[in-house]
Amino acid sequence: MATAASSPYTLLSSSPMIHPESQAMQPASPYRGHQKLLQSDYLQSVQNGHSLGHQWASNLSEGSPWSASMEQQDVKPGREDLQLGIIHHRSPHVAHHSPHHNNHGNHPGAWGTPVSHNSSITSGQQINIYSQTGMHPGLRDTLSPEHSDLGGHHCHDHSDEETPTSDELEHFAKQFKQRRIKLGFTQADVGLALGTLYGNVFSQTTICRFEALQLSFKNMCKLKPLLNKWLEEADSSTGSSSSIDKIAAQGRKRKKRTSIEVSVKGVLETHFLKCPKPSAQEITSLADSLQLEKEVVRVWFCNRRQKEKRMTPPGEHGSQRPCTAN
DNA sequence: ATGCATGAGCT
DNA sequence: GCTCATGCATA
Repeated sequence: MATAASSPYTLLSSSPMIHPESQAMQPASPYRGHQKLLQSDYLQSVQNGHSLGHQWASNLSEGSPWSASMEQQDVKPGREDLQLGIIHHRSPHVAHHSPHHNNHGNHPGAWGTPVSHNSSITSGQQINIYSQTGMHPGLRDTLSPEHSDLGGHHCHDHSDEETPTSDELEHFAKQFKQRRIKLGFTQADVGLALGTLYGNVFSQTTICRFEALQLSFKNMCKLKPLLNKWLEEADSSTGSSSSIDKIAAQGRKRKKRTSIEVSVKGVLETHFLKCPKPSAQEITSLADSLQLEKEVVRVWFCNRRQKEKRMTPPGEHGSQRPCTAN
């Protein structure tokens, strides 16, 4: 009866001044040579005093995306009444692009890493699949997606079905974005269209990240067919009006975005480089030192790890350097 | 375009 | 509590 829950997050005005996060714009093509980025990142980690086991290898905590199906992903039904006026007719011509997909040479991609290792990582220990023998993530592996066939009936290379390569995903994402813009659709439109067409609604954020290849490999693979279908539809119905049927946002008491000061971020980053996975005790101490909620710090580390797992660093152009000179 | 946040599922 | 997928809110 008593409205006790006014706002559990009303007191998080820890920030004396609303500080905008310093974010940098990134080029449209973040994939122009990942290896450089990877190396940069790697070097960053190393020059900190220790080589931390890297991210591109640790994304197999639950199995390689190549062999494992995305069954862990749940499709949330609940809304299927939104059938827009777009007619879905299968185009006789499939998107048979891939002008050249000879990437099986030395194109590691960020996610395509069927490295099979036992993830017996315990708290405090970092996995180092690189064996620190001098090989960097750039040419760490060149395995092909098909490693465990169910009987030897796998086809050759075709960018239409099955698990696409990171190269194919990259090209698709690029083409998708171009077509999307050409057709006059926004990322939000696409997200809604996916929902109305196939029942899976996505936000602008997700579409954006897909185009920017900032999702995990598995995630990209899951979204690709959907976006591909939408592309076909939209491409076929050029000129058709898009039914902007938006579902009302749920009234969730989402906590307001906490703005962390740059200085505090610096501290967090330093700690992250030293220990990407601090214990609860560590987090508590850190939070206390930084005068932040423990949850905020914990989430920050979680997000940081995720960020590192993806590639395409937000502002790592390879030319920018936080040097204190001048 | 991205930072912080939520929640499901797994450990 | 972590990972992972995803998104609201915001720069």
